Amino acid sequence: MNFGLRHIRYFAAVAEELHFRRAAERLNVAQPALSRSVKHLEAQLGVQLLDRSNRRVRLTHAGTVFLSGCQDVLRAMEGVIARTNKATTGELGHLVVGYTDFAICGELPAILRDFQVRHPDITIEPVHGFTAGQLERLKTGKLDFGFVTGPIHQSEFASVTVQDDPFVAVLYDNHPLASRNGVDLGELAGEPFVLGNPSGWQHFNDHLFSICRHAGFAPEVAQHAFNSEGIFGLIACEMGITIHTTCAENILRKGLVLQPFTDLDATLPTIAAWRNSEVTLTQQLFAEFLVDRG
Amino acid sequence: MNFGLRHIRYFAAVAEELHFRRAAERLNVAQPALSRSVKHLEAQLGVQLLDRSNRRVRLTHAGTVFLSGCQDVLRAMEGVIARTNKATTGELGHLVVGYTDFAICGELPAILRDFQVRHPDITIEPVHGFTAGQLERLKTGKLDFGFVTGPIHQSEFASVTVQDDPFVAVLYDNHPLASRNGVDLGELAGEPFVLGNPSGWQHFNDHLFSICRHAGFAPEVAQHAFNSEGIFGLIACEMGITIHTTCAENILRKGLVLQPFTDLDATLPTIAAWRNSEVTLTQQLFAEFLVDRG
DNA sequence: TTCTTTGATGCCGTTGTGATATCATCATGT
DNA sequence: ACATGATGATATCACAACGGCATCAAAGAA
Repeated sequence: MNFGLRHIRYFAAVAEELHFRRAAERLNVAQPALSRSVKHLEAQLGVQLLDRSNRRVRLTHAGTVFLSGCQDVLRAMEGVIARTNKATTGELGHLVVGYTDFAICGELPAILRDFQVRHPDITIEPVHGFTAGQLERLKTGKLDFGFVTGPIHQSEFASVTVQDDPFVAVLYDNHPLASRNGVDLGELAGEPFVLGNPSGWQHFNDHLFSICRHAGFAPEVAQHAFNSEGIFGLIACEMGITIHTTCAENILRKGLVLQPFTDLDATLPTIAAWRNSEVTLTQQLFAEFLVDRG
Repeated sequence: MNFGLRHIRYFAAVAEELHFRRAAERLNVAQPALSRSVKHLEAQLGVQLLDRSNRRVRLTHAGTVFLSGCQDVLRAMEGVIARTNKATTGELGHLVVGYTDFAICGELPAILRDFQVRHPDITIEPVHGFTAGQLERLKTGKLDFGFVTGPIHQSEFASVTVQDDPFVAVLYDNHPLASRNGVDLGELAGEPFVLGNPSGWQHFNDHLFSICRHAGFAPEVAQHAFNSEGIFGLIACEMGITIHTTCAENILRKGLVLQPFTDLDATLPTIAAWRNSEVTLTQQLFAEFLVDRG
C-alpha cells in the first residue's frame, strides 16, 4: 500500500472528468504527472482502474468502486481537518457542568440551551451536585464548571452570578398563613421547619439561619430531606414549612403555596464558578459566554 | 493540505504508543523519520497535536480529535482497497436477473438465497419479465441473466436448466374432475380454457397447444389473463380451467385444485440464460454457480 | 555529578514528483 | 488516402520529500 492522498486526489479527478487533460487543469498540474500518478496507483493496487484507449477514458468496475471509496476518504479527511481546527479553537470540546437544585430550577436550562446554539460542537454533560462537593470536584478537575450557591471566597476560583433569587416561605395550603398576601419573616418563628440535609445543604442553610437570626429567631428543625423534591414532599405531609427561593415555583408540587416576605431584602445568589488556572479554550469560551451574559 | 497517508499512519502510531521509539519500531522506520514526519504534519495543519517534553509524549485535545479521525480514514482506506480487490475478482458486483412466474414459483428463490450466502457482496436485482422480453433485454445488456421458459435455440446464449416441472390440470373445486385421483389429458377436451395473454405467454402456450395436439384436441380458449394470479382468479370464478405446472402449488389460491396427468410425461423446462460473449467476472461467478448446481 | 532515556537536528544518499518536450494512436474532415 | 488535431504515454532533468545514521540537548535516576 505505497501511495498517498495525492494519488487518491489525482485519480478521483481523472475518474470524475474521465479526461486526463481536463483533470490536470483542474488540479493545476501537468498532464504527464497525472498519467504517471494514476499508473503508479494502479500498480500499487494491482488493479486496473481505468480503461484508456487513446481517444477515451472509462472506469472499470473496480475503478467505479475505488472512486466512490476515494471520495469517501477525501470527504472524511476534510472533516477530520475541520474538526481538528475547531478543536484547537475550543469550538469542539466537552464540558462537565455541575448544578444545584437552585441552578437547575432557575437560569441554568436557558444558559445551556443558548450556549449550545452558539457553540453546537461543544457537548455538555450536566452533573447534579451540592455546592461543597462541586467545589471539591472543580479543584480536582472532575468538573469544568460548577453552578453553586454563592457567595464563595476562594481565590482559586473565578465566578459570575447567574441568578439572585428572593427568599419565599413554602407552606402547605391548609396553613394559617397560606391565604395571606405576603408574610413577615418573624411570623415563622416557632413553626416546625423542613430543611435540606446538612451534608449537602450547608451553604443554603447558612443563609437561612442567618436571615432568621436577623429576624430575631432560630428556626426549629422538625425534619431533614435530601433535596428540594423531598423537602416539598414532607411539607405536603404538613410536617412543617420551609424557606426556599422564588425559583421553587418552577418545581412546586400541588398543595403547596409560596408566600413572599414583606420585610426581607436578602437574596440567594447562584453563581457559576471555575478554576482560575489551566483554563482550556473550551472552558474559556463558556466562561466568556457567562460573563457576557451576566 | 500537503501531507499524505504516510504522515497519518505515522502520527496514528505515535499517538497510540505515546512513544516515538516504540512507534518507530512498530512502523519499521528510524525514530528521526517519525519526529520529522509528525512535525511536518503539525506544520501543515497549523495545529499542535502532541505535547512533548523530553520525557513523555501526550496528546493535545486537537491531537485526540485528529487521532480518532485518522483511525477512521485509515480504516476507510483499508475498506476501499478490500472492496476494490473484491470488485476485480467479481466478488463485489451487481446482477440484474429476470424471472418468469414459473421461475419465481419454483427454484429461483432457493437459487438466489444460496448464491447470496456464497457471495454476500454481490447484490441481485430481480425483475419480472416474460420469456421473449427477457431474451430481448439480455441481448441489449439490460439483463445479466434471464430465468425463462425453455428451450431456446439461439447460439448467442448459454443456458442451464434449473427446473423441469410436470404439467398439471388446474380446476375449481366444484369441477367434476376435481375429486378424481389424477386425470387423462384427453378428458379436458371441450373444457373452456383460461390461458395467459399471448403477448407474454407465447412460449408457454406453445408447449400447451403442443401437448393438447398430441392428445388429439385443441383447447377452447374462453379467457385470457395477464399472469398466473390472474389465470387462477378467473378459474376461481369458474370461467374455465387451465394447464399449469406443479410449481403452481406454491401460489395456488383457495378453491382451486391441482390434478396430475396420468398419461403425460412431457415437462416444462425453466432455464437460466445469459450472453455467451463479454461476460463480466460477476456474471461468470453466477453462471458457474448455476452450472455447478445443475 | 554521571548515566540513561528520549525526542530533535544535521547530513547524505535514495526515491518521489513535476515540468517540458516529444511520441504513438486514433478519429475526423477533405 | 492523407493531413490534422486531440489525447494519453514516455523520456529526461531538476528539485523536493523521505529515510537512515550519527549526534545533540534535556530531563529524570542512581
